Amino acid sequence: MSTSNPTRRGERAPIEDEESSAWGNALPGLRERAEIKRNSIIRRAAKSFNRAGFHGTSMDDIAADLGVTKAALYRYVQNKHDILFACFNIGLDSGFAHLERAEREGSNGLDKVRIALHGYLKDMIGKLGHPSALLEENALLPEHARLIIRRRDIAEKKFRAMVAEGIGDGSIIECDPKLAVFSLLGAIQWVPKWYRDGGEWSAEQVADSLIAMCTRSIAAKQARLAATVKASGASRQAKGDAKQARKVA
Amino acid sequence: MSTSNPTRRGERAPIEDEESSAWGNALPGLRERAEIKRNSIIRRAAKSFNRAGFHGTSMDDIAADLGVTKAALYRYVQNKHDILFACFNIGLDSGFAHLERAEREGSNGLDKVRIALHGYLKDMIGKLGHPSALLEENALLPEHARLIIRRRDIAEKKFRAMVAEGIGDGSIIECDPKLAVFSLLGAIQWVPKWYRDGGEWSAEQVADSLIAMCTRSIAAKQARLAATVKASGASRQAKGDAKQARKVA
DNA sequence: CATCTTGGTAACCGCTGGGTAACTAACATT
DNA sequence: AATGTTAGTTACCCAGCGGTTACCAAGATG
Repeated sequence: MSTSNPTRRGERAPIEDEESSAWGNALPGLRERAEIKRNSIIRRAAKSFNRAGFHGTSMDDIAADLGVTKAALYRYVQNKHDILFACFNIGLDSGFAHLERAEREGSNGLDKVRIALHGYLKDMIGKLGHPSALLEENALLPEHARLIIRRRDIAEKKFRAMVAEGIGDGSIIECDPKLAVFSLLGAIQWVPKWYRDGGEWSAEQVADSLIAMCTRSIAAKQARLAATVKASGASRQAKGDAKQARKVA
Repeated sequence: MSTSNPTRRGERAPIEDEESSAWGNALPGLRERAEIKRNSIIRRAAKSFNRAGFHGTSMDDIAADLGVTKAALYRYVQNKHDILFACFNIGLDSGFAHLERAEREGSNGLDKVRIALHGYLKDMIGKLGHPSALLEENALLPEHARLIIRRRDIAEKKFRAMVAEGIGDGSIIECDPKLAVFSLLGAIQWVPKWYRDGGEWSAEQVADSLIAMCTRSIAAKQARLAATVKASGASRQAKGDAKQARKVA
């Protein structure tokens, strides 16, 4: 597929990571090279999972996507469920990282929520190439599911605590934190369904605008939306607080 | 499954619709009885599709769910894709119905958006038993996909027009309608993932609270949220407009 | 050059799942 | 009672998929 000539028996077609296509240059160590390939498998698989679903994506599909045969994948992943498990963990890792950063950097409840959401979303559609697929938890093996669900519950609880904190400090409106978190995460998790890589908006733009809109749904004091995307009417002066404007791309 | 004794050859185990379990009473006509069974198949299938995904749900699963064998299903549906196609169309029908109602009844852009979203969501988690599954459009047959995508695009366009109208009449904040619609629909489509039928909240409560929160993300003038769900702190008097309070369960 | 390791390929296996064909019990009609 | 229709069942076919095994080419190493 990736090479033009037809594949003769035994001919090698190395797994290429499109982003680090020149993986031969740096010549990293043995262990690391394997890790890179494993990651590129997972990332590609995640993309397919998001489109066609876990069960709708075959190992052959993933392999063909990488210009390689199915059997080659099994040098880097144990099995199909291993891939899915990894997807979930990557997503959760990102989530936790940004939750903790938000905890440190946020000035109040709302600000923390905003930071966490923004960081997570940017990871998903940006550098990680939306490997979220935090949908389809039912496809997980029971043993994996237990671990994932536990981590996810912890994350959601932290998230809810931030909302509660915001309600306490007056930055977030009176509401049910649980429902609020569901609502916010819904808008986020939906993004991979409509976001296209080379499309109309950059990852940064989408993250900024969407998060602004989302947080607005629970903010106590309302700012006008920063005009990051298609600033049509543009520019009556904002009379709300100016905090929103900090991260315009 | 549904009957206690083991199935002997030829023994009949009629497809029972749990809601209209006494379908034998009313004795509707031939055509209608078949239609009822077809619908109950589709609704059950939709539930499974939402949990396990289209490819993760087998015809055997659906049949077993109804206490019947796989082959029996094929009297009422052409094939598996027929079921999925029906799911999408039911969801879209609901969407269009509420969009049109909103167009008639809404007093301004924001109000129309609110009415449409609320009606749609209530259908999804209420009487229709979330047959949405408007995720997984990739599982559709190409021929079906064309039709569905076209309808969905029309619906989205109508929706966007409402948002634009709201921006024009001052009820909705300056924003990109396309992005706004994506954000709103995300929160809605996500609901089947966490909503449980016998759970903490009623369908009505969820619909009310969630829609209130969602519309708040784009509303120009902010109301406090009506205290439909877990009104913890409850009741400082609302100083915003009171329109929000009309539909408290 | 002989050999080991690495990273692939082709071919195959067993099972699952969509869909069909042959058959049969219950009911309706005459 | 004889017959046709309806609504199921059992048994089967076959393609596709997850996963494995035997094999092979290229580079590193001695």
